[in-house]
Amino acid sequence: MITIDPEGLSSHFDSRAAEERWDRAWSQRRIYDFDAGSSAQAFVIDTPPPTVSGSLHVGHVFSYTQTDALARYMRMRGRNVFYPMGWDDNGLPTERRVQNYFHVRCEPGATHDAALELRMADDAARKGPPRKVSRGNFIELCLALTAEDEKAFKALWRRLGLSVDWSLEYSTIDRRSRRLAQLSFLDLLKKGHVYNVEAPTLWDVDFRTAVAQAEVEDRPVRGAFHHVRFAVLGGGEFTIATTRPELLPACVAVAAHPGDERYKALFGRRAVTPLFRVPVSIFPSLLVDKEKGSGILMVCTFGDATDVQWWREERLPLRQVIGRDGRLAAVRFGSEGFPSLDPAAANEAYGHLVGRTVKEAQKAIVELLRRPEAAAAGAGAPLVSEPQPVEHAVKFYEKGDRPLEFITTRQWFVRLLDRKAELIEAGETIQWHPDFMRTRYRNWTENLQLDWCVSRQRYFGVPFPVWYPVGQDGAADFQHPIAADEAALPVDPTSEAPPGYGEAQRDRPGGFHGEADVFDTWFTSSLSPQIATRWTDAPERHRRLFPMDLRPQSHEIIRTWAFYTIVKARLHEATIPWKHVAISGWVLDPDRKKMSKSKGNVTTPTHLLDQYGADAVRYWSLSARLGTDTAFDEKVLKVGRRLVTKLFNASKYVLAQSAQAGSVTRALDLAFLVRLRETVEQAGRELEAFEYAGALEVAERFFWSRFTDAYVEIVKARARSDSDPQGRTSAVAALQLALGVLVRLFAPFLPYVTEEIWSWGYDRESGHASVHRAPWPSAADFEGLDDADPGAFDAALAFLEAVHRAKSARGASVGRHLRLLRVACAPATADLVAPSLPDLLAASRVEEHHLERRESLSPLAFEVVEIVLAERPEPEKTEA
RNA sequence: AGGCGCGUGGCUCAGUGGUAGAGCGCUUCCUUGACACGGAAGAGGUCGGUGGUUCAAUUCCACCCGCGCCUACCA
Repeated sequence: MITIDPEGLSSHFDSRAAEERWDRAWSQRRIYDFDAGSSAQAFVIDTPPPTVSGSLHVGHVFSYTQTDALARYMRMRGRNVFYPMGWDDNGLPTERRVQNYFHVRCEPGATHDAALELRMADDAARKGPPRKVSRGNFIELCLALTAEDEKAFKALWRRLGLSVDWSLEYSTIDRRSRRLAQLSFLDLLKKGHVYNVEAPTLWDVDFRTAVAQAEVEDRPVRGAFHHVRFAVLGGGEFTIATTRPELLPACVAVAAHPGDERYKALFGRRAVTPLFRVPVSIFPSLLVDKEKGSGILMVCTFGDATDVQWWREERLPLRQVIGRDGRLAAVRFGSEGFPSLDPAAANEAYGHLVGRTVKEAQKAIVELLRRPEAAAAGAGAPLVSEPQPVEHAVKFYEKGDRPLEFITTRQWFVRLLDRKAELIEAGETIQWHPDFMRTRYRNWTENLQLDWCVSRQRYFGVPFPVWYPVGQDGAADFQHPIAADEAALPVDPTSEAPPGYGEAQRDRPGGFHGEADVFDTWFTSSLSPQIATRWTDAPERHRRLFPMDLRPQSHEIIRTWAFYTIVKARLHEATIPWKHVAISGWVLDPDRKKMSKSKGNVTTPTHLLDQYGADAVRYWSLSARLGTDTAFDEKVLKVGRRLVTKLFNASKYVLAQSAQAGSVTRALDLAFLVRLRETVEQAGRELEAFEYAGALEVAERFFWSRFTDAYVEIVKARARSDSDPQGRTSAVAALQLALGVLVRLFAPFLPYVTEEIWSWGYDRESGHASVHRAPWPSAADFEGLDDADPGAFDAALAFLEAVHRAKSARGASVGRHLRLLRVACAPATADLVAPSLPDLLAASRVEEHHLERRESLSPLAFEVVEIVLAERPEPEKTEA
């Protein structure tokens, strides 16, 4: 038996002190470490490496806590839990943050500054243009800043009590991850899954990089239809409708629906663009919508994805006028590729556009189109009416500010379109929680339009481990890349020479050209399972841990992170990366809007931790079910804190009771334990299905309404009885057994307060120094219970409730003494309640009682027939 | 426009083929020796709408309405 002296304990749990103490103790005792030598079944978690872009918000706390509860449960179930943590530090979010923080821009040609200061830019520095720094310096700044950010994340994770094995920490830019990502690329290259090609690609003009389909989002944008008159060669005219008049110089054809009577006669003839006087073909296409605009449209290189398709299928010429910087490039009409019937006029018009951004060019060209002199044969201005405002969806890079353009560049792709079926099949093999999330995966995969563009024209990322031979003509041969030597990885082709070459041969005829691009960050983070399990570095370990058990993540990155991870596992090892995916919901602000930095509605977690304690914050996180978006509600935190306090106080009370050693013998105590056992089983079932919220609810309901409000009150008198030593032993033994079970039941959810309580004696008694290494409650805890009838407990509850109701109806307090109590119930119920009667009468403060047996009453129903309140003792007047 | 999810007391959310649940909030009462961050009692809902299946529907089916998300939609 455990006996504590509650005198030294406050009435409230000091969460702050406990968090510091236990975090230190856990880390010193390494209780969350994966045991590589253990033969126990592993439970392997593919923890999401958070993007360390600087700011934390409650959304982070939310989903990571949910995973932690499952990890803790599995650990208590005896699984050898593999729970790593990574940091996703490479990529655009970091670059953008570094640019702002230090007020710099990367300029690959800039000279390297060996003594670059790592200091936040001050206001004075921000007034000037951003400082240009070399690629090497820029990467240094990225590394320095992310190191700081990672510290903040790590501190939060530890305070939250995430039971991560910190010896498994990695970052997606560290040496091992770079090596692995390059290895992944070389493997795909060897197997023919990647290719590079010069083709129109989705391009962000601000970041000046290609992006992948998965990173594209539609945004509604206000635009306008411009109705522009085109002449037909040999006579005639028609009016096209376009929202992008600035692309008129890039017009390469005109198309209409083949069944459209208005334009049928035009097919096969040639149109002449206004202003630039370029003859273009007119062709029929089923893709044209007769109802939209004027039913006839111009095809440009490139206005949208359909333009790209027409350009390919109709073998149209290429007139790329928008440059990588989003400005109209210098082109000359009348020269190669830009024919014109009137080059002088065309170049005059184009002079108004060159060097301008798309937006500026649009404004300028509208003015040009209004000029009547631009018209052919005096037919009036080409712009036949005022622009007609419309709202339409435009593709943006999800992190970008200006619409994407299709720009012809050379990029590397991973072939996906020919593997859709097997990728869909892989998704079906994985268990999704909740199950309907698999539909998101399937829909996305079915709708894939493009292979995965994996090259980015950025700096802070993992370089492609390839070079290209340079011919005697000085041109690089991109179709015969020189792969890096696997043993030499990671390599940086911009500063290292390929095998068999010397640095002097860089960019020289007969030499080599180093690939300057870096991987899409998803290319690396989609390898998180391989990084954590050490894939080729430790093949034995990888075999043991892969495929993993669980991937937790949120739903908006199903199309990226989940999808690409499945792709990699498939292409590298023809398998699935994990058996289960648990999809967390979002945290919404109280108005049900998604929390986001840009909206300024973000709640930061630190003050919540200070105010309510980590356990309470966890309680809030764990109250939300998987896949369910949850409005942030501080009330739930208060409820969590109450639960923590209650647990603390109830434990203090229970462990302060003492009795002679012995076992649970009384029917009531046994009956109560049977109900507890059922609760444990139910919570276990919930957790097996990853339903941590259901388990918490079950545990909480039992703890509050069955344990503290009922059982503890009923046996209070007996637990300190001097006249009934056996009864006292039974009560105290049951209380302590129940508390030991309840503490373990709550341990995955409230790790701090449960560990604190455990340390009051359960640690020594059980031989498990930490509750988090103690076994999840099981049959072993309830030995000797056998088929005890829980009815005795139910009857006692019903009895107490009836008395409370009667007291309350008379305005008496629960503690009010009763001179007389006459109660009726069914005979069977009377038999059930009889052994508990002394406990119940003591709890109800009854002096004289009568229990009547009445056949007409239903089971467990108690009717208070007569109740006489005792005189209230005169309160001692101690006026303040 | 298609798909998925949701719509239950004032609020946040569970749940179920057979008299509707919790917490918060509200009302009344109680400072009892673990806990007032506590305890007892109570008020409050035609479970979005309309049909259908069924002895019985909040629960199953169909349609509709509202909200959210995903996908598509740059002429």
